[in-house]
Amino acid sequence: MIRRPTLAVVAEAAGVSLKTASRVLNGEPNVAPATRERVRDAAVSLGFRRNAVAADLARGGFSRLVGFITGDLANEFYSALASGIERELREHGLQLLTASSDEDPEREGSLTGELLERRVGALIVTPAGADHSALRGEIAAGLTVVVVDRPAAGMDVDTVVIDNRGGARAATLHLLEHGHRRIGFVGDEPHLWTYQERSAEFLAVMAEAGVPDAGRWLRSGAHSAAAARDLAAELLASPEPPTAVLAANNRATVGTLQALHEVPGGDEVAVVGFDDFELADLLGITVVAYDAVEMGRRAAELAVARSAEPDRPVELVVLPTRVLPRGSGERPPR
Amino acid sequence: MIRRPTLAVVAEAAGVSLKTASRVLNGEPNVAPATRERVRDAAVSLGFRRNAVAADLARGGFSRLVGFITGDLANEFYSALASGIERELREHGLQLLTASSDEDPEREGSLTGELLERRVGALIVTPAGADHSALRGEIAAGLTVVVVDRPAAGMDVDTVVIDNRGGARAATLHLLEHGHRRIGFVGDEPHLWTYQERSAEFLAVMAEAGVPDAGRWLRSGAHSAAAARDLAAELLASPEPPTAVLAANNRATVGTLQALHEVPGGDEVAVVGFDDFELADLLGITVVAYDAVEMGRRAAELAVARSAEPDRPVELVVLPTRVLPRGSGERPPR
DNA sequence: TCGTCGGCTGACAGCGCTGTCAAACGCAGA
DNA sequence: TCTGCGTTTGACAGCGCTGTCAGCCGACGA
Repeated sequence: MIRRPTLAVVAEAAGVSLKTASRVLNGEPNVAPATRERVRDAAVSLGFRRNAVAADLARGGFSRLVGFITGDLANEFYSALASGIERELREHGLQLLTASSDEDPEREGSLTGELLERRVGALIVTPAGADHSALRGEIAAGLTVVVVDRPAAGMDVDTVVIDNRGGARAATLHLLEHGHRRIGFVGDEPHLWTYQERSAEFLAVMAEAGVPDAGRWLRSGAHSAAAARDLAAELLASPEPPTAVLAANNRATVGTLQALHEVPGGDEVAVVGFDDFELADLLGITVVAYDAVEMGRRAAELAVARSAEPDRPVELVVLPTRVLPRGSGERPPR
Repeated sequence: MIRRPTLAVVAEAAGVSLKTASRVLNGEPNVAPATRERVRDAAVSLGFRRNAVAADLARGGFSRLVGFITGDLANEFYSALASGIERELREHGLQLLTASSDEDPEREGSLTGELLERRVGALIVTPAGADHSALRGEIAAGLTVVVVDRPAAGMDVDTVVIDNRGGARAATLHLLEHGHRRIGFVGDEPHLWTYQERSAEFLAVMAEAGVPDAGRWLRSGAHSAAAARDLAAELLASPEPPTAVLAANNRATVGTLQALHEVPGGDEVAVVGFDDFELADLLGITVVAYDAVEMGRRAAELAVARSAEPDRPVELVVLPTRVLPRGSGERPPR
């Protein structure tokens, strides 16, 4: 284990007290320029590096760290979030401590504990489970928590989500306007809030359009591309197959495309996907897009704001979505 | 700022000394079962949470944190790395502190500084620049550093890379075997080590195959998909256009596909991409694949091993690559 | 000349925890 | 009963830093 010179060593080398050295290295005022320089020189020549751990402790035990508990870092959506968060935190001199829950509520709990032991100043979470009792206690105790992507049921915390309803409505209308009536819906796990929002709005729009039994084309469970593929295949093989599919997340879109690829005439089926992805452009896939990096940025912004002002009113940020027509969503019904 | 009960409070509530409470909460031996229970109860009922910051300081100033400095968290390759690292660290009770350098050497330097101030036990880096003088000093001082994806020039540290040469060779041979002679190469920025390795091997294999002037189809600068697209378009518009393209990274592949999409007859050009990506399957793109998550895992493993045993010999881990034929690379020359 | 004020500096007491070391205790064998 | 040993417990001194507060100095106005 590497051993570094302490402030005391620097102070002694510069011939000043510990406190004066501390002042210089923290850029505090009221130090004579000559002294300042002497301390700086000593610090540099000794290879001094301040110990942020000790500094945080002395300052009151709180670190300049913000924890981010995410579903799965390898998923492009979460990493976009992390990227936005990190960038914003940096502006405020804060650092990001990430941890993946693998969408496992139990693990989410233990990670929360670890981050709290690390005395993070705030926690940004994409809630995996429905039970946030542990978190609730912390919030009551004054911890800054921001949830992102999905609201945490029954908790009064700052939240950043996208306009799931609006996106689902726009996508459904888009397909209806292109003449489709039999529209399939391939969605995520039913317990996920985003699924519920998107599917509910889909059904509502369909009903408004005079297609009351749209529920028979509604499928859920597409948490992986493979699952989505099976669901879509089953949908297309039904007696009255849809002429269009609304895939409710990026996995679902990929799986649906795979299924369509394998079914004869599958390339005539219209597709709109929720969530943009890099190659959607190339593939000509019409999607409901939004800015995931911005989502992370806003979450971090809220975390910073609440830390500074704990009594500010709780905020709900809803980011807009928009339909990006690229061809697959504009195909007419067969 | 949330205020938590300290160990001293727990100890008092349980009627024991600070040290005994500490022993219980750290699972140390030699505490009477009854005492143990009393302390546990007190801790739970008070909502005690140990302060890892203070504990680390008391133990010698080192945190159980490992820093990871990456090019861009939003890039699917880096997030796969991060995911693998995180998983492995967790096994050892360590936490991941991530930071993005945006491939900026200067920022890499300042991030390194911040992480060191945080007293990370080890640093995992994908080196952005060529100058690692700052890092070199730290390594000399005993800091554990592992570099991943690209070696750090002139530094004797544990390294995890993939077999770039082997992958490039296999990809080039694959195209040659399918009858191509005029093979284009769309590569990343020339200063990147991965570019140099891949392009050099490409040229070597071409020369061995009796195509000595393959350099005229070699292009570099495809750091973004847009840049790659322009390069590929220019290549295809040349008087003697290639009948196949080897795209040397995932951005390059995407850009090349875009370019081919726009050129008449572009879909007859064979393509092999370096780096697998999710939709490559769906698009039928032949790629040189490898396991980025495993890469991260191995890097973390090395970091842990070296921290435990600083004098172990420096290791170079080279992960294998393999060609995944999916159609685009098997098209014959026109 | 003296008093006052602002700039500069340092002594000291923690922050919350752990390592060290010594004391206290209980129980076995002599 | 006394000695010896292992178990259990606690006092105390830090880890490296910052906040508080007091002291020192020269400059300035009266």
